[in-house]
Amino acid sequence: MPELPEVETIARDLARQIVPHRITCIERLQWDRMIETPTPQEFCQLLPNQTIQTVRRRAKWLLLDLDPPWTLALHLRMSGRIWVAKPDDIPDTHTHLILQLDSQQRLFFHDVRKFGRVRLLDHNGLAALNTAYGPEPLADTFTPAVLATTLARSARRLKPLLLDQSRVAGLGNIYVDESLWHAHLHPARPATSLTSDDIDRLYLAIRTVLTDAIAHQGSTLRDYRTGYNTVGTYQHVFTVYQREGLPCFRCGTPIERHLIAQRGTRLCPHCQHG
DNA sequence: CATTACCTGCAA
DNA sequence: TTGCAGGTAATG
Repeated sequence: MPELPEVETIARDLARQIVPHRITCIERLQWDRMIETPTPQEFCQLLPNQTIQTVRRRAKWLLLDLDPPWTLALHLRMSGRIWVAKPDDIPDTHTHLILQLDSQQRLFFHDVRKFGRVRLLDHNGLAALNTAYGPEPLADTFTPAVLATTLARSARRLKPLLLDQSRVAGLGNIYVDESLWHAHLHPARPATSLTSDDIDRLYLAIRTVLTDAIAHQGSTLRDYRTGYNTVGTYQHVFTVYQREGLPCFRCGTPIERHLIAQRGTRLCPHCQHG
C-alpha cells in the first residue's frame, strides 16, 4: 500500500500530534519478527524514555528521530497502518506494536499481512538506509535533468525502472501507473527511448500526481489510514488504477490490465505511447 | 529477467 | 478453490 503520498501524510499527521512527546513504555509487542534491528530485547530496552524530536519520511520509510543517535524507522509494506489512537481505540489481533507516550497518547502499528518492518537505527544505520535509495521526486534537487540521467542509464522498461527504489524513491504500483497515464507514456517503453519532451511530461506527471495525492491524504484501497486513522481520497481521482474496462478519460478506450515485469499494470492502450 | 517467499483476507 | 493485492528481499 503505502507509497510516498501515504507515508508523507502519516508523517505530517504524526508530527502534529506526537512531537515532542516522550515514549514511556512499549505496551505491546506481539509480533517481534517485525523488529529487524536491533534484537527485540534491545529494542525494548532502548525505546522507553526517548523523546520524539521529529517525524519525517524518506522513500517509503517513516522516520521518528529520537534522542541522538537514535531514529525509529517504520515501513508499512503492503497493509501496515500507524496512527495515534483515540482514548477509546481498542487494539485488535492485528495491532502488533503499541507505544505509550507521556502525553497519554498511544501509537498503534497495525498490520494484517505482517510484512511491515521496524528498525531502530543509529547515525550509521540511518546513513546506510539513506544511501540505499534514489532521489526524492518532490525535492528541489529532482529536476528533469536528473530524471533524464536516470532514464539514460537503464536498459529497462519504464514500469520496473520507476518502481526501483534505488533509482527514484517512493513510487509504487499505483503512482507509477497513474503518472505514466498522465504523461501519455506506455509502461513497457524502454527508458532510453524517451525524447526530451517525453521526459518533461513524465517529470511533470510524477510531481503533479504525487503532490495531488498528498493533498488528498493518499489513496485508501483497503488498509491504508492516515495518522488520524481516517481514509485518504485520491482513489476517487484515479485515471487507470482500479479502472479496468472503464473508458479512458481522454479517449474513451477501455482501460486494460497488463502484466509488466510481474506487476499488474493499468494503462490506456490508445493514448499511452509517446 | 523471472520465480518464490513472506502473510492474511477477499472476490471471483 | 484459486488468484490477486499497495512491497521488498532472496534465489535461479
